Amino acid sequence: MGPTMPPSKKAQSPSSGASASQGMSPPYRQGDAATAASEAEAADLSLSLSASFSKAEDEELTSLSWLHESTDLLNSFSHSGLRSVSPLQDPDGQHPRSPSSSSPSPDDPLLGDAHSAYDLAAGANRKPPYSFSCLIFMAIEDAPNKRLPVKDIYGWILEHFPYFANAPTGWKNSVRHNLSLNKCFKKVDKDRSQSIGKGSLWSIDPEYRHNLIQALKKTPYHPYSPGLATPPTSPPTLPQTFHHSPPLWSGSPLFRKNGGVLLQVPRGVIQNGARVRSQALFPVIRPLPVSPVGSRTSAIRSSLGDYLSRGQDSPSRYSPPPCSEDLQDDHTYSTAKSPSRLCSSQVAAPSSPLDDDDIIAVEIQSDVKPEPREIPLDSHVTTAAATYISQQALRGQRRSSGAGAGTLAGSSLPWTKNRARGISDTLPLKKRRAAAVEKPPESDDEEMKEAAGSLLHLAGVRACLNNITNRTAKGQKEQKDALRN
DNA sequence: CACTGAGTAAACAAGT
DNA sequence: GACTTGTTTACTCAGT
Repeated sequence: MGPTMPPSKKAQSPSSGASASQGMSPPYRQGDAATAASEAEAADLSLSLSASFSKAEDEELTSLSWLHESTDLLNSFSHSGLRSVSPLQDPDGQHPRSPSSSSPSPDDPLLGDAHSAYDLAAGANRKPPYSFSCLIFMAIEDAPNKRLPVKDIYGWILEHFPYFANAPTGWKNSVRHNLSLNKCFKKVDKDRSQSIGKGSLWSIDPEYRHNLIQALKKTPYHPYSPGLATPPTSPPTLPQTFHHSPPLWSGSPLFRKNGGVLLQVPRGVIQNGARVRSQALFPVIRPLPVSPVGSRTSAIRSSLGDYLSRGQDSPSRYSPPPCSEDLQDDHTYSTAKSPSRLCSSQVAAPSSPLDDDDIIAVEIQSDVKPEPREIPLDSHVTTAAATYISQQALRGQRRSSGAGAGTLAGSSLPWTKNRARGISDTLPLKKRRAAAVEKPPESDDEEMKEAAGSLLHLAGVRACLNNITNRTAKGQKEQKDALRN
């Protein structure tokens, strides 16, 4: 221990961390595995979803049970060529595309990009899409006693992520740096009966465990994560997704349990979803948030069941949940990086949810300026998805109106030991909210938002760039007229 | 432009 | 003395 270590380092109150956990993972992309999914399969998504949710809920995937469920989940990942788009970390350099990857098809640039990103042979050369905090967290969580010495943390990382075997040794320094810096990790008094040599055992601070779980969950890891389908010409800025879901990439146990259907999205979905995201209309295509929380899966299933029971011909009857003021309060892993967030209290859908362009209009009625948008959707789960979309837009509006910088809306890693700040510093959103309006409880709302988001993701967000841009103004006018009538 | 998160490098001290 | 562990600082970069 350094002589200059401030005594407050380990003794800092974790209060701030409980309220404003941070986004930890830079945007990452990963390879595409489900390349051959058919449209017909996508059509069955909703049905499969229902079963998936049932399974998830029945199994009550609490906490990181999904992580423990199968270590080959991580192995699959580490060998699957999932790649980072972080210019700093991606061994490919600043361009997210691997030089070894094949060029995207001219006819299908987005999918081609997705395909090329998936390099099964490059796993050991790809940095895992987890921050060191997440890696450490997973390592410790994977330990029987939930505590590990640094050496074993190294070993776990090396075991599961061969990338580090050949990586510069600095990553160990980074691990130690994270352990020391991150309040989520705390040293455990070494049991003298244990001869682990020098050093301490590291464990997860229970008070921050949730933060780490959230950070881990939000890591976009599966082939349809936002970063994946980024067209080569799109800017490198990838809005961060905040998933409250276990990894549903191809190695995910949950994925396998459901025959892989969860990730099987038609090609068009990928393409257009990315297109939408590149337009900052759909900042994210969220992985299916099969949440560890049973209530959340219930909410998802409920919303889906609602839709299924109504049929596709009446999506407009779907009653979206009341919008929330801010999603960032409850789960601090906000999607603050998402450029557009919406909160809708009403979703107006066309009589036919699947018109030629699969476009629906979303109208936002909230305390913020309505911003009707035409949301291209791929499938019939349009209303729930539209709800999510609108919520995203509202978020964006709120964010733009308040606390500046993006990730986590200015909250600054409250779990970071020597960066802990006061509440006023870590919760700018709360401050804004307090200054704005009192808001209703949003726990249930959160569930529904995530449900909507997952439905959106699973349905596959199909966006037509031109349609969006060209129809926005028109849609606004039409919706205003409709309201008047 | 300022701020933040994350990664990295480096220095240093202490323990083994 | 070499190595490991732990802490801290400083810096860069991406994103907003």
